[in-house]
Amino acid sequence: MRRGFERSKADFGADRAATLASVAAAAGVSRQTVSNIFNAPHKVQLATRRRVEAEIARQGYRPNRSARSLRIQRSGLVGYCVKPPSPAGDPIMDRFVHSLCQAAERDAYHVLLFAATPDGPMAAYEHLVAQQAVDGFVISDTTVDDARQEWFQRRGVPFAAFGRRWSGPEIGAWIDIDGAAGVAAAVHHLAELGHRRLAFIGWPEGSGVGDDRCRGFREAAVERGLAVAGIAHTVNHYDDGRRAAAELLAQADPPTAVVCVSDELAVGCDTAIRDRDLVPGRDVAVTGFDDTSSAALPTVSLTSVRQPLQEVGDHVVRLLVDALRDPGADPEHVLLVPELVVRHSTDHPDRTVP
Amino acid sequence: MRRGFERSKADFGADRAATLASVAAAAGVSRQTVSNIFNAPHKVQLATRRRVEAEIARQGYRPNRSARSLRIQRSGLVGYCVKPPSPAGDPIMDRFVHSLCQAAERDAYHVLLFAATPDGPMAAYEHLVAQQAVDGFVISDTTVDDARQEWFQRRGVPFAAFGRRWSGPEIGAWIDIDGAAGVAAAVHHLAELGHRRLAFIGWPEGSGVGDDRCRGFREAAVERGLAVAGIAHTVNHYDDGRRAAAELLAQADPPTAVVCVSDELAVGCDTAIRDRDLVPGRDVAVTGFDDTSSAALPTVSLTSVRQPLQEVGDHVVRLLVDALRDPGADPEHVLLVPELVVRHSTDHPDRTVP
DNA sequence: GCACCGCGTTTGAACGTAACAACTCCGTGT
DNA sequence: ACACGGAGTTGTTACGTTCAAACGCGGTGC
Repeated sequence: MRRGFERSKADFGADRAATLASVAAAAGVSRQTVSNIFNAPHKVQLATRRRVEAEIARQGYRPNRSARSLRIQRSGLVGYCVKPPSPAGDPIMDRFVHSLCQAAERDAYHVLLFAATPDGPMAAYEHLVAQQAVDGFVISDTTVDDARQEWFQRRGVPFAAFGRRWSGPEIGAWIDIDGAAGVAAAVHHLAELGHRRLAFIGWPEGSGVGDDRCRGFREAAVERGLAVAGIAHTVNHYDDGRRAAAELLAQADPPTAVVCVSDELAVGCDTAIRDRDLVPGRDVAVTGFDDTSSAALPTVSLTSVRQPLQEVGDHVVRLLVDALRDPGADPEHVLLVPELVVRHSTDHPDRTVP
Repeated sequence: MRRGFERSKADFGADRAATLASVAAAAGVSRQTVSNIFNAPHKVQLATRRRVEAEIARQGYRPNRSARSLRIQRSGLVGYCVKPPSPAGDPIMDRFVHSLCQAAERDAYHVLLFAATPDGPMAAYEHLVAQQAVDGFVISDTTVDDARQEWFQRRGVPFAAFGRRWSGPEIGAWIDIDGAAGVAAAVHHLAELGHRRLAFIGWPEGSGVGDDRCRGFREAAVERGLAVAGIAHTVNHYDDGRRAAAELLAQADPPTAVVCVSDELAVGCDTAIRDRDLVPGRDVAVTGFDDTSSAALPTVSLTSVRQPLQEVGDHVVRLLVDALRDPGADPEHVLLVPELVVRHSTDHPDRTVP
């Protein structure tokens, strides 16, 4: 049966999409040869290859993804769960997601995005695993006592995390930003400007990321021999940052610089400084974390720690691809040092700091 | 590591995942019966169903997604292209993406996320279409002379847009925010506060969204019989907003309120007002658009127009699903009126506005 | 008694791809 | 002349699902 002839000229584009068979028939070769063009080009003679490639181009053929996935038992998809948006918005989500997509595509993967469902935090993951819809997951925002890694391990599901494991034994590969180092960079910067008395505004204790950044502050202060004028812990709202800073600045011996665990709190601190008719950067320095758009506003002009999210995306995909290739290999852990973006909130103080 | 043992009994496949066949064999029925449990439960007798369902639960079986897709010729995936992050960050991306995922999942779809590739804006779309990796696309940020809709139509690719069609004939369904109405709401609000002389700071002409919002300003001003003290067009940067506002305020007969096309520009305008030792909200009112985190900062406290992104996600998915169900149907167009979030930047002025 | 019906179920055949083994062809060495 | 090997091709099977058709079966009408 000369299927090839029926197609070749007119019909294949009419409604049905090109397939391995339609290309093979039109090029006068077998399906396997066309398949080899994609999966083992070296097995095909150059002349044949040219001919088939021309036909592939003519029909605009690409291997059907479902069929291929079914055959090779891999979907080529990486799952990533988006967290519900907070009222304040997420300053790093868009950058991370974009870099994740880009990196994934470099390894011929795509990102399957999903949201958490009402019925339990793992339900959506479970669903996708059972359906074999994804080859693995990327997770972010790991928390203390995060249950996900253990769950993945128990099920034998490959994954890679943006965010280290804050408690329990190490499970799986992760990449993280060295928040402590980022905050320490801010402290060193302040020390070099001559500041000798610092305070820190952090998140409530127990948050992994927050505690890490706080530790970075303490250690750097000790290393530099700086006095600590107070460490506050508060939820991540502007108002709370303002309140906490007001208290710190009202002390008998107030700090000349305040290091904050986030831009949100730092902007609150900035306001508290102005509330006392002081000038942020000149009278009291402030630093934040994440280099959000608010920090970049010239009226705020906040020195902040910027996470290299492009690289995070590259790494997290690499870690996942490694795990997919060799499930038995030792999981790698990567810690990236973020960059301090210096702005006016840490100008060189006019007056001499004691 | 004896993975098999972790599963319930040990038999149905120490390693392999559950399949239709494995469930059927264990339950003593044919594959089709198991299939019917999922796709046509009414065709299965209650007793049989109970038995099969028990076995499904025991094995944790879910239909394999690739196999199902291959058979029914639908992937159950919706493609969405993430745009590269701008330095200022995207204020609405995280909210939109999350609502997109949630809405898609309600219709048993998932979102396949991808980034634009270096080789042309349509290359990534083309790739996914040829692979039959997605059933359709959601696009956003439609522009004047957007080539995507026409391309989709030519290829017969279902899609739905967040963002109307700004030029050429209508193609496909869209949902959009009525930017003109949003800006008009700001104008009406200002008029009610007693303002009689307004200015507008917009984007460079030709941008669709920007022109629409500008039109909303003009028309509302006419409707209210308000004087227009100037209309500026500038790129979306804080500094440019500040500069444009400075010029407007330096006029002989300056506006008492400035409506801005974005929060970014509005914050710049806010600064320009303070530069003249005036108080935003009391002396000169300002409004923005998008209700970004910067706008919500109490030091800025910007009245702004908030887009109902949750609803946008719901609608755009509905439109796409409609297009998938009935490709011939008339595409629907939805225009949502956004909500004005009133803050201190439009406080009631102390002095009487002439 | 037999054709017919509807219901619940089973059977065989796709969907489009890739792995595998078997085969053809051609040049080479003895 | 003929076995040999390697490059390249072909037929067959399987991946897991759904669709269409067919089946068995008890009940109904004539």
